[in-house]
Amino acid sequence: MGENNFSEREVVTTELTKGKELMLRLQKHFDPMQQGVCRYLAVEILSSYDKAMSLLNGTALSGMMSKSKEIINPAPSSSTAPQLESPQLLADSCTKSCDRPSKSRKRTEYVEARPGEEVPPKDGLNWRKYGQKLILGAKYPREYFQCVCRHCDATKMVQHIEIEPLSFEVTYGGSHSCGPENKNQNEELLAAVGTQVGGAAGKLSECYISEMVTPNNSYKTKYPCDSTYDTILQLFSDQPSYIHL
DNA sequence: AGCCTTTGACCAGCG
DNA sequence: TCGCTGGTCAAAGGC
Repeated sequence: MGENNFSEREVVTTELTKGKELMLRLQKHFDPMQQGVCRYLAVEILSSYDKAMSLLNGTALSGMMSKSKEIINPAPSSSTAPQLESPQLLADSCTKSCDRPSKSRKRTEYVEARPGEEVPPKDGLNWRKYGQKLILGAKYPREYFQCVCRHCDATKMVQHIEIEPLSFEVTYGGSHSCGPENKNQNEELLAAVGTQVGGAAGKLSECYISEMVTPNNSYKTKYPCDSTYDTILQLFSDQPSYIHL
């Protein structure tokens, strides 16, 4: 699997580089007055590409797992970023509120369904649904899951985000005593890379495509970054074990 | 038979 | 103290 991994790694790196170049080209065409959202997303995507390439090149692996939340929910360093009512920001605020020191530490992530699917991507663990509740003001019910291991107190909540139909807020609680976390560190890493690249690129694609819709709602074209992003995610989803750190 | 999902009930926290 | 809300429990039914 070694040589195969190496070639796939090259493909991913090439695709990321290509995507970054496309983003830079795209950024030049933004109208700063009307495309603030796209500008902000472009910055996010470029940052994600940089981090993803650093990960693949092994230059930023140290501490990656502890920083995954920071990557997914970037610090508000970009004061020029528009105040979006986006799920990412919602998740960020929730993460902060859930980060208070407590016995039941919770971790909130923002994930997107894969193209053509309407369910959150698998996270490599086995969960059993134990409840569902319609939360006040929410269009979709919140689902509650427990780890299938009886002695394990790990739980997760999945909330379908109303304003982003393909997005989900996933809150993990408790801890795995059945030991699957170490086993799935590679998958978590891949999920972190895939989430940051795919999430930002997906949102930008949606935003940009909506700008290109003709009056009769037919698409004029498909922006090239879409295919790059699809290629990367396909590599991640088809062979999630291609990276061994 | 065993596991999973669904769903109403129950309970605890909070204002 | 009371009512509201979110989280969990547990029975029932399906696969």
